[in-house]
Parts: sequence; C-alpha cells; structure tokens
Amino acid sequence: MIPGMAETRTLEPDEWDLWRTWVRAQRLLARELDRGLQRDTGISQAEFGVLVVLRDAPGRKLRAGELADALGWEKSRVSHQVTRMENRGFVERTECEADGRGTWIQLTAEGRRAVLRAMRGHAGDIRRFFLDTMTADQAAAIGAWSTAVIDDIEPRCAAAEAELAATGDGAA
Amino acid sequence: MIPGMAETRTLEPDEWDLWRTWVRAQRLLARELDRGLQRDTGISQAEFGVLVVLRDAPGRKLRAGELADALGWEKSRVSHQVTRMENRGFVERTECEADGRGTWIQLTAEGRRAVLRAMRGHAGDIRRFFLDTMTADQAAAIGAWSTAVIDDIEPRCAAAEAELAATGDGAA
DNA sequence: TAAGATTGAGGCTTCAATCTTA
DNA sequence: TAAGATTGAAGCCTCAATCTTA
Repeated sequence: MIPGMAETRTLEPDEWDLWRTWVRAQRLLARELDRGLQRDTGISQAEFGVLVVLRDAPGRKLRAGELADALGWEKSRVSHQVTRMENRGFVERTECEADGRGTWIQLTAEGRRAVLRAMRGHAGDIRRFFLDTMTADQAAAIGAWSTAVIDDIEPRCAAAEAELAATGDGAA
Repeated sequence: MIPGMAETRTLEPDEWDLWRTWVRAQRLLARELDRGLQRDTGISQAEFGVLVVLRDAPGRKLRAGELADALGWEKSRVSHQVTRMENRGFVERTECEADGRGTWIQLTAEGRRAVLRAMRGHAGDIRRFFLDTMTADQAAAIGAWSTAVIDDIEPRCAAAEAELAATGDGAA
C-alpha cells in the first residue's frame, strides 16, 4: 500500500483471496456442522443455540429480548425461531407479570432432554471440524480476532439504535 | 486433555467459549457486510458472489455446475439464485448446444455494470470490517485455517457423492 | 412517545423429488 | 441408468410495519 494514495476501495489479489477463502471455509464448516447435528439429534444449529442459552439461564427461562442479546440475534429472528420451537414442544411462551409488554421464553422438559442429547452429540463434531482443524496458535488468533470483530461491530449497532431513537424523536 | 481418556463428546469451558465467540463474530460480520453492500449498491452477498465469479469467467458465462463448484454451493442453490437474478436482469440462461442437458449462465450488460459498482462499493467494507480488524499474524492464521477447513471438508463431500453413487448402483 | 414483542413479505439455503437428455 | 439441472417445500434470517402496554 502506498501511503497517501489510500486506495481503500480496491483490494489486492491476496486480500481478495483471503476473503474468498474465508467465505468458502465458513460456508462449508457451517453446513457440515448443521448436517451432523441434524442427522444425529434432529435439531438445527439455530435451535441448538436457543436451547443452550436457555439451559444456562436461571429458571431455564429468559425474556425474549434477553435471549436476543445473549445470542446476538435480532428480536424478530428470536420471535420467529421461538414460534417454530414452540411447535416442536421445546419451549413455551408465558406471560410476564412484572411487565405486561414482556414475554418469558421457558425451556420445557422436552427441550431439556433435547439439549442434553444435542450437547453430547454435537460436541464431537465441534471438536472434529472446528477445534481439531486449528493449531493452538491459530485458535488463539481466531479467538482474539473474533473478539475484536464483536467489539468493533456491536457498539455500532448500539450507536445506530441510539441515532435512530434520536431521529425518531426529532421527526416526531 | 488427559490422553487415553479421550472424552471427545465433551468440550472444555474455554473450548465452548471459543466456539460461541466465533459463531457470534461470524454472524455480526456477515450481517454488517450484507447490510453495507445492500445499502450502497442494492445487491446481496449471494448476488455479489455470483457476479464476481461470472465476471472472471471466459465469455462471462459458466455452466450451472461450474458456477456451483466455483462458489462451493449446492446446485439447487445456484438454480434458485440464478432465477432471482434473472428476474433482476443480471444474468441470462441460455441453452448449451454441446450438451442438451446443460445450461449456460451468462452475465448481462446490466450485470456487468452492477458488479463493477459493487466491487468498488464493497471493497471498502471488506477492508474496514474484515481485513482491518485483524493483525498480519491473525490474517496468516485465519488464511491457513480456512484452507485447512476446505481441505478437510471438500474431500468428504466428494467421498459422500461417490458413496451415494455406489449405493444407488447397488440398490437399483 | 417509547419499549417489548410479533407479524408478513421476501430473499437465502437445503433436501428430496423430478424432468430431460446422454 | 446416470448426469445436468430445476422445482417445491420448509426452515432460516432481515426489514418494515404493527400491536400492546408503560
């Protein structure tokens, strides 16, 4: 890179390569893990994520918004996902007495059984395809980078929400 | 890990952490990049992938299967995506004289314009959120690991297909 | 008005089934 | 029969709009 020229709107060939290799690896890994989990336990990655978070929650229940924060998901995604999982009997929606606008998402007995089965079944795949494919150095680098990405992007989301609120305020 | 004990169906807390951190970073990054591309150029990541590959192809066209291989996608995904992109005027399907079963996916003039615009618009975001968030060491580690993942999983897909063909042979 | 949450539409992605040509 | 490709169904995911309660 030539300083001052700052051609940020162009990528070098090796930069493109890194990007495309990473995107491809990403997709293959996600697909392989999803297939394995589906085949061995009959649940999806998305369901797995919800189940694991709820299992660790006090009383095995969370407010919809808390669940969204814990997973880093949009609220509407949580809502749709919970609807599907309610149909499968893994979770239940219950009213929140403390706040009439709120909803509790509660793990059912069936959901508890499913998550235990899934954690056992899926741990081997995560080790096999994710952990075992990286060296200790790579694991450290990937962990540090992932954290950096989260710290980079999450504040932007918060800032965007704040700005939206301010704009809404001004416009209204 | 205690050798011999080999409890591969259980993950240590720090292994779970790495997995969950990585999944979360993944999602945030993909969302941020997709939003930026959509906002700046009106096309999606999936469309971007197809356009870039076709632009580099001889005659700006590829057989459907070649496109799938180049992207690492399933054939049916390519078919659905091409249908949507045909509706937007970015690509055209044309018959293949050499093989009556085949289909050419051809970039249109409109598609060519779109990909140039998108590459300019998107390169900055890829630099900002992907390349600039990692150190040189991390970039090397992530590149090496991504390659390892691809080399690990792609042969399995090929093997699965071969087995399926053999099974189909035996069953029929 | 704003916060918590849901809904509907539409694009993304996979699987299984199918259609056509080799 | 097999290869190349498409289709339909169903789950995943986001955005914009909406509904209800604070």
